[in-house]
Amino acid sequence: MSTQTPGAPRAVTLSDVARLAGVSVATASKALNGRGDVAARTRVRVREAAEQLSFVPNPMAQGLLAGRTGTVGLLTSDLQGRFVLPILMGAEDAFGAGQVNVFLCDARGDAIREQYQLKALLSRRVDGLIVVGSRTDARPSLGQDLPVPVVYVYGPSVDPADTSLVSDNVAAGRMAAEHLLSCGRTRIAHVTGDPGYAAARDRARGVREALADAGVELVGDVLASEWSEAWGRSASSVVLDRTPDVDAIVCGSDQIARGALDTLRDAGRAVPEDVAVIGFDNWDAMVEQSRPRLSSLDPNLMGLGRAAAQQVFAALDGERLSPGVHTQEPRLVIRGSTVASR
Amino acid sequence: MSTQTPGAPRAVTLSDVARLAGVSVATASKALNGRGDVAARTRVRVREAAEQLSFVPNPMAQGLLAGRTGTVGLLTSDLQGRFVLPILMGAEDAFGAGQVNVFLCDARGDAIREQYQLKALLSRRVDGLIVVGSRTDARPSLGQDLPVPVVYVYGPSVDPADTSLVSDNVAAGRMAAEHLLSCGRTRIAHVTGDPGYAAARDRARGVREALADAGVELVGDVLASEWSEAWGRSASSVVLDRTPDVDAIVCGSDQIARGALDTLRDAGRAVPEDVAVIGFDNWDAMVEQSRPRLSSLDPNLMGLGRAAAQQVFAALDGERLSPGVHTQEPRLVIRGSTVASR
DNA sequence: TCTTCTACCGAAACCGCTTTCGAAGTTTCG
DNA sequence: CGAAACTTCGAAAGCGGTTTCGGTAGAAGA
Repeated sequence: MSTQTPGAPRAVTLSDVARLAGVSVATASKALNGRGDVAARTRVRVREAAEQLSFVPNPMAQGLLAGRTGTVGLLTSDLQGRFVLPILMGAEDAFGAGQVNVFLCDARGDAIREQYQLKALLSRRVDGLIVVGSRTDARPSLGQDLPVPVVYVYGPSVDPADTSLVSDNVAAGRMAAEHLLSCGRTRIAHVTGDPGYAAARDRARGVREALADAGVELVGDVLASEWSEAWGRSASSVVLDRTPDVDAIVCGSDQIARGALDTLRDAGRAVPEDVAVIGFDNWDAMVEQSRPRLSSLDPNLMGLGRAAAQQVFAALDGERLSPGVHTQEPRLVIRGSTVASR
Repeated sequence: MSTQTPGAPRAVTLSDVARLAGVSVATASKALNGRGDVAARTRVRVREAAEQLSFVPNPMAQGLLAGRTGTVGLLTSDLQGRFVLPILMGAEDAFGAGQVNVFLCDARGDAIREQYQLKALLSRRVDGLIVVGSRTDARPSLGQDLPVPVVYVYGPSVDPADTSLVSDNVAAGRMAAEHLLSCGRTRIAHVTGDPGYAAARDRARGVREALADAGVELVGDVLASEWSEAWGRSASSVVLDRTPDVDAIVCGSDQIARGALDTLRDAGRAVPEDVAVIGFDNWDAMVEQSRPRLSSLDPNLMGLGRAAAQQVFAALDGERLSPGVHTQEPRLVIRGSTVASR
C-alpha cells in the first residue's frame, strides 16, 4: 500500500541483486553474509550490485527464519518522570549502534495496561525486554515463564530470580555525608522527600551509616515529607530554628536542595561558607541554575540504561543473565554549594 | 536461541491450531481472519483451538506478505530535551490503544546518524514516520521520495510539501501580552532566550503585535541572550535599572521567568502586585515550584504528539495527509505570578 | 588420457502466514 | 433423476530471505 508519495521506490530484494550480479539468490545471500563457498570475484560482484541498488535485507524475512527479530521492548510504567529518559537514551545508545531497535511502551503505571503492553510486545516477538520503574522501589515481577530475557532497571523486581540493575542509594547517601565530613562539616542535618519512597529511606540510611562510622551524630531528626522545593524551603527553616549551629544539610533531592538554598539565602546564611548543601540526582535544570550551583550525586542513569541493554544483548547471544539486584555506584559531582569556587 | 527461561514455550503456529481443529492451515487462517467461505461451525472450532493454544500470529510472517508491519518510527534528534517526552507520550498514547507499536530512535542531533536511523527504520518497513525536532526551528526535510507517510512535529520541515505540526509561538506571545494587558499592566518588558531560536523570535513578535494592537509600547528593547535562569536574573536586573516603573515582564521561557522572580524578590518588588511575570512552556518543575507559582503558556505537547499519531494513522488508512505547517494554539495557565491568589 | 578432488555455484526446501483457485460435497431446480 | 448453482474446504503459490545438498567444471594426480 501507501503509494503515498510519488517516488515511492519498491523495496529492492535480494533477487534483484542476484539478477544484476548474474548469480542465483542463494549465491547472492552467501556472498553478502560471508557464508559458504563463494569465489572472491563473485563475492565482489554481488557486493557491488547490492551497493548499487542500495539493497537492505528485509528483517522480517530474516526474522522469519532465524526466529529473531532484532527488536527489544522497553516497558516503562511512567513516561512522565524525567528518570526514564536518560535510561532510555542509554539503552537506545547501546543498541542503536548494532542491529537492534527499541519498541517503546508506556504502561501509565497501570498493571492492567502493563499486561496488555507486555502481550503486544511478546506477540511482536521481541528478543528481550527492559522494564524501567518510575521509582526505585521494588516492583512486581513479570514472572519467570517469559520466552525472552528480562532486565529490570532503576526499580528492581521483588523476585530475586529476576535480573535487576539499580543505582545504589545507600552508597549515594554515604558518599554525600562523607563529602561533607571531608569538608570539615560536623553539624549535619538531613531533609528528604516522601518516606514512602525507598530512595528517601536508602539515602537516609547511607547518611546515617557514614556519620556513625565517623563518630558524628546527625543534627536533629531526619525531616521527610515530599519531593518539592516548597518542602525544602520550610524544612530547612525548621532546621535553622531548631539547630542554628548547623553547618551542612544533606537534601534528599536536588529540588529539595534548591528550596534549602532559597531559605538559607533569605536567612542570610552564606552557602557554602556558613552552611553547605548537597542534593541527589544531579538534575541539570536544578543543579546548574541555582545560586550557587549545587553539588549532587549523579546516579548515572544513562550508564544504567546502557548496562541493561548490554545484559539483554549478552542474553541474546546465549549467555545466561545473572539473577539478583546489581547496584551501580553513583558519582559525586562537586559544585559551589559545598566547596567555594576559588 | 533463548531457552533462557525454563518454561519458554515454543511459539505456537497456525498449523498447530489447524491440526488441533482438524482443518487445513488455509481454513484456519480464513476462520481466524473472518475471510473467505468458512462454515460457522468450523469457524468456532478453529477459534476455540486458537484460544486453547493461546495462539498469536507471528507478525513477521504477516508483515512479509502484507507489506505492513503495524509499526511506526519515532525519529527524534534529541532525547535530552524535555520537549520530546510529552510528544512521545501523546503519540504512544494515540497508537497504543490500537495495534501499532512505536520504534524509538535518537539521532543525537547528528544528520549522519539520522540518515542511518532512517535507513534502519525503513528497512524494518515501518508504516509511518514521526519526526520530532529538538527546537521549534524548521529543519531539513527527509525528502519526498520516502515510501511511507511522514509527519514532522514540534520543529516543522523547511519543505512546505511536508506535513508539519507545531505549536503556535506567535499566538503564545500574543496571548501572554494580552493577558498582562487585561490585568491592567501597561509598562511591559520582554526578556527572552537565544535569539537564534525561532521560539524566541516568534514569541517576541507575538508580544509586540499584541501590544501594538492595544496601542501600548514595549518598555525598553527586547533583551535576548540565552535560555537560563542566570540570564533571567541579570536581564531583569537590567530592566529594573533602566525602567524602574516596569509593571510586568514577559519572559521567553519558564526558566528565564524563575530568574526574574529571584531578582524581583531580591530587589524587594512584590510579585504580582508590583510586577507581574509570565513565562512559556508551562514546565511543571519550574512553574509549580517557584514563589509565587508561575503563569505560563502551555504548548500542549502531548496533544501535538497525539495529533501527529492520528495523522499517520489516517495516512495508513489511505487518506492523503495535508501538506503544510499546521499550528496548534497554546493554552494560557494563570497562576500567582500574574494574578494574586485570593 | 582418465580418474579423483576441489572449489564454486544453484535448485529447492523452509520459516509462518495469506490468498487464489479448483475440487469436492450439497442443495436446488427443471 | 441429472444438471446447475452454491457452499465449504484445502492444495499450492508466494512473501524475501537462509541453508542444505547435490551437480559441474577445472585442477591435480595416476
